Amino acid sequence: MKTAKGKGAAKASKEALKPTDDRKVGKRKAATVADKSSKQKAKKEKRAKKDPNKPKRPPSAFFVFLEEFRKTFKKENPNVSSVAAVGKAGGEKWKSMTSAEKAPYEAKASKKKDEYGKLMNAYNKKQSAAADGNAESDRSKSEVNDEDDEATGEEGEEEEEEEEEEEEDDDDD
DNA sequence: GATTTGATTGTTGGT
DNA sequence: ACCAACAATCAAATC
Repeated sequence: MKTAKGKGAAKASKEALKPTDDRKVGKRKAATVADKSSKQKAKKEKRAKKDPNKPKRPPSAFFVFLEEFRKTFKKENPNVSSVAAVGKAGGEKWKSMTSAEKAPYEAKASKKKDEYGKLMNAYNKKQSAAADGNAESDRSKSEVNDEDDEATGEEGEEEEEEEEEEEEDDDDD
């Protein structure tokens, strides 16, 4: 099952979403993707630069399951070390599993998502604080610290020096 | 880079 | 200006 690679055609039918009447918001196709349909979306904005402390996306339920599945698969197939093989086998089994079996994985993924939200919260604060009150270092620090509640009890002290430069790195083709 | 699926983010169009 | 919906990118593991 290829699911159309997910790149060119995404998940395909996403129907079931019924707006009020017939919103048909549109066939806006893609964001002027026409150019680099293969990679990236458009030459518009490149979503963020290199963020030093940007929290990575939490693993989805499937990934959580995969993590465990990898061990199992490798155990039964020590000869196969290809990630592709595990991916296929994992995906196949994943679909074979029922919601009940996926439940624990989803639950874990949900928790990861929760932590991710907290991390993003702190991350956003830093971004705002760094961009806004950068002039006064001590002052901005205090503000950030103040706003930083015991969300996750993070003890990481990240110093944000002046870091405001918009670099537009365009991938070379 | 190959592969898996899910999720989050980003962009755009419409109201 | 905000919401809704779609489209694309990204998350890891190993050779």
